[in-house]
Amino acid sequence: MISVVSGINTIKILFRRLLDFYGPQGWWPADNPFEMMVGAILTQNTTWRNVEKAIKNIKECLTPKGILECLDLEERVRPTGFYRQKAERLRELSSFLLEHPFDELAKIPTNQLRKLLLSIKGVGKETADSILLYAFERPIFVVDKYTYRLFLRAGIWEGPFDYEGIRHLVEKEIRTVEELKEFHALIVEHSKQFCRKRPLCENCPIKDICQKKFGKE
DNA sequence: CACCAGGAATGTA
DNA sequence: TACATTCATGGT
Repeated sequence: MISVVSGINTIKILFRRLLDFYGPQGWWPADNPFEMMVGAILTQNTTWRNVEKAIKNIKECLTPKGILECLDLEERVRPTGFYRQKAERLRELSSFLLEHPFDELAKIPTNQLRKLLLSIKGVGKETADSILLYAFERPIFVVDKYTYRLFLRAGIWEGPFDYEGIRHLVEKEIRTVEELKEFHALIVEHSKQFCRKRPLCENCPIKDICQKKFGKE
């Protein structure tokens, strides 16, 4: 089932170390909640710089109605890859929001809202939790493969990937929305800079933590 | 040339 | 439940 290694609060130490080194990241980069959700779909398995191109291409029609009325949506989101799927997913998201306006969704309890978001085709756990955290400001931690890899290296987690297990482990330690926002963003930024190709690098701000444990990845 | 990016749905055993 | 495959552009 689950296998947790650390009894001590390595998570808080890790968070503080990353925050001190990189500074606040100010995620999510979006002008409004809908743009944030669109970005969450478009960034699936794609770099953010490609998402920025697509966002620019659809900037004039960034409303649920605008997306549904856009005739060449596929071409506009093409830079993000998987463009046929993503165009369809943006339409799924848009029709969902027409049926469930944002202000109504904002009144729904977090657990129930999470299930609603997961019912949208194209919205999986990570995307749903990103939306919950950054668009609805709910205290949810976004787990990704970077998190898993980092936690393995830091000895915080051991064993197979377990999304909910890792999520609850973090949410037990870090409870405020602002901190959860920063933590996920910091993990992504750190992973992009240091952990992408080789396991350990010089000048890695958490080199000492990662060297403690270095098992299977 | 190979490999990966701020995943999710679907199929297979 | 646990993997494998598909989707696809763009950068290194």
